Amino acid sequence: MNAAAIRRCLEGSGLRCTPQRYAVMAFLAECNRHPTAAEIFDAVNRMDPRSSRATTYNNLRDLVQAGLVREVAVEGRAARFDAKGMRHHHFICDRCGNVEDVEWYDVPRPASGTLGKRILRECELIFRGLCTKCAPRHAWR
Amino acid sequence: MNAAAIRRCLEGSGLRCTPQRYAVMAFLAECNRHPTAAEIFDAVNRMDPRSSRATTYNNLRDLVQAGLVREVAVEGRAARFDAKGMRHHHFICDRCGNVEDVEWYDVPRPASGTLGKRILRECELIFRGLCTKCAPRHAWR
DNA sequence: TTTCACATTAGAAATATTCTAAGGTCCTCA
DNA sequence: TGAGGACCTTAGAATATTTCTAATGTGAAA
Repeated sequence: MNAAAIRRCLEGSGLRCTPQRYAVMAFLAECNRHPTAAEIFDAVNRMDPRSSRATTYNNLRDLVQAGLVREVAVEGRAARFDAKGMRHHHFICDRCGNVEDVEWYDVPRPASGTLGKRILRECELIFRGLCTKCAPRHAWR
Repeated sequence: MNAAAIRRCLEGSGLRCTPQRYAVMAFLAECNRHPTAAEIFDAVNRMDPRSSRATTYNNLRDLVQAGLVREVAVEGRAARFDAKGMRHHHFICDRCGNVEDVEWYDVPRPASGTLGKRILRECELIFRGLCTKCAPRHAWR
């Protein structure tokens, strides 16, 4: 996602394209891990040491609300974030806790009646097991 | 899950069945919401006002590690917990954030190659949308 | 140039979770 | 029966994460 696209995203959502917001979006766009707010702040702060932790938190909240960034549903102490690029599922390692992207595929919708009167918007998969670093070699098949 | 079953679970996992652990397990077994650690502590503390917040946190961590309790993968500030009863999926409301159980059904495994060399243990679904309280009435179909 | 709405800042405050040292509990063993 | 030891709890301190607040900054529009 290049600079112009980031700007269009932000302004299309009614948010100003400030240097601080741009830095958060740019970092998330090229980060294929799922960083915590502290990691995002550290990265943004290295680029501009005057930037404030509160601004990074404020911007993350605004970007999530605007639908430009998504908070990843993982366990653990700190929230983790993901750029809203291509849709994908997640794989969470039982041992090291690492969260990895898995390419999207549509999941069959549940039988009618299962969700009752709820309105379904999205159906995300969370895979759990051992990642390639933690899986014993001989177990692969 | 009755008292004897709770005791068997705990001792089968190498953990003593202390009154504090029993209280956490009993609360989660009959709680069909997904309480935070603070909510669990409040409930346990109402039953025994001497019980300590650190004990509840310690016990939750131990119970999760022993596989008797699961931390629910949700966004937001505080961790939420679930008794490891029948397997189920979760529905998270976009508007109110409520987390509800959805009956389990097996999800088709991803195409071979999608997960590479990872070892899959479980595949959980997270549904998102509007819960029955937040969905407009006319939208139901 | 002024105004105004939105944004940032720095540090305080609140919330959530973990740490620590001391003491408690309960079972085993002599 | 009492000692010992492993595990557990406690209370408050400490740390980590997130939000709040009042003051200031920014930039586009008038």
